[in-house]
This record gives sequence, structure tokens and C-alpha cells, in this order.
Amino acid sequence: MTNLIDIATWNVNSLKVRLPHLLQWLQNNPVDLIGLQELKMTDNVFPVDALEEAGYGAVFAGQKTYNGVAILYKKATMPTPSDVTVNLPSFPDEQKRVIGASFGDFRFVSAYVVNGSEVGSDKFEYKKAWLDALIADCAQWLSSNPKLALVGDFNIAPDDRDVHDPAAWKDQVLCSEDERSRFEKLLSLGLHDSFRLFEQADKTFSWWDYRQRGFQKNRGLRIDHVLISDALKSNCTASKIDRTPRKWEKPSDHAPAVATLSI
DNA sequence: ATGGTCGGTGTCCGA
Repeated sequence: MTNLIDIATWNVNSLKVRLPHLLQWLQNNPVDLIGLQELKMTDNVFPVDALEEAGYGAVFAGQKTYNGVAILYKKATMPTPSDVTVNLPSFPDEQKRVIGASFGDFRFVSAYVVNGSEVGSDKFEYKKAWLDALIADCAQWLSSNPKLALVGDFNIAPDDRDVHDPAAWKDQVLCSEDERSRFEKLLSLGLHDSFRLFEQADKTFSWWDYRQRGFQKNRGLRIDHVLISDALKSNCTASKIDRTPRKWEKPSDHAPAVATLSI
């Protein structure tokens, strides 16, 4: 038996501030699964009740001030999640950046990849090591769960099409070869960038800097991705970025990305 | 014009 579902990802940049946007967006786009990043809250204040009222269950891993990830699932269409795991098995970390859960034989992982600050910094070294661990662990996940979606804020623009000004961003953080080669390595494990399975408008981005009226000028990058495994590729019928909520008052700097697939 | 804007238990740091 197969189910047609919509899966999404959204870096909300504080779930406390963005809860009204999330609820509004889910009302307009009742996706079956969504991975959230940058909750910036501890687990004791996670808005379980408000999401429940909206028809969503949640698994989450928060922390104070920074990071924090969650998976929301529509209770009417999705089974109860099982095998919930937090973070990367091969990379012990205080920072809460990964949460995974199984829905039947479908595995869904929400990730908040390290930003990296700037090329050559200590944070950039942490980013490379973290990505290497993600690659190693993702290979394991795929061997045990052929039906896998890895979604999130990857903090990597895969190629120049994903950058508003490739010359200005060349070799900069989010666009460097060290990062792009690791993204490619992740795909080579048997994952596909669902967005690129379909024809897309030029200059479609998922993140715009708050400064300099970046969104109004569409000075953005596509760094939020919905990756799906080989086993799901032919079952994926659409993938898009919804820039609508970026126009709302007090927006996240990221827009949600959504893919449709049968599992 | 070398800044600019957000969010956070903050008055600087991370993005």
C-alpha cells in the first residue's frame, strides 16, 4: 500500500516568535511531515498543545538559545513515529542539530547543518567534520532504511544556480568547494536533491539575509533542501520552495521547501 | 556608505 504525502522543511529561526507563522502556513499547506530547525528553545516550552490543536504531533530536541530541531507529523494521516533518534551517532555533540523518526518503513530526518561562519574559521572546521560525520551516518541509515528523506537547513548552496551573485559568493562560506564537495558526496550515497528533479524558475532561493533588504532584492541562496533516497526518486512528483511566508510581518529569514511523494 | 538585521533569559554572539 502506498500513501501520497507532502514533506517539508523550514528553518523557523525561533519557534517561539514564529509559531503564529508556522500555524498559519500549516493551515494553508497541511503537509504530512515537516522538519523544523533553529527552534531556539528548551523542550519544556515546546508548543505541544498549540500544534496538537492544529492536528500535528511532534518529536523534538531543543536547547537553550541556539539550534534545536523537530519533526511534526499530521496525526490524521501519519502513524505514530518510532525509533526517534537525536544527533549523529558518530559525532557526540552538545548542539541539538538532528532528529530522525520512522513512520512505518519511511525514515524522516530533520537536520540543521553547522553554518560555519567563515571559510577557515574554527566554526568552519567544525562544519567540515560535522558534514563528514553526517555522510558516514547517512550511509548507515540508507542501508537500514532504503526509504529515507533527509531534509533541513544544509547551509550549503549546491551550485551557482542556487546563488543570487555567484561571483560575489565564490569560495565564501555556504558556497565553497569544501562544502559543495561534501554535499555531492552525500548525494553520491544514493540521495537526490528533489528540487532539481523538476523544472524550476531561475533565481529560486530559500534564504535571504535580513540585512540590506535582501528579500526585496531577491539576494538569496538556496540552502534548504529536501533530499530523497533512490527508492523514492521515481515516487516524487513535485518539489518547490514557498516564499510566501517570507513576505509576512516578522518573517523567518528562511522559506519552507516542500516535496510530494508516495511512500 | 566597509554598515546594514534579526533572536536570544542577550547589553555580545551567532546567523
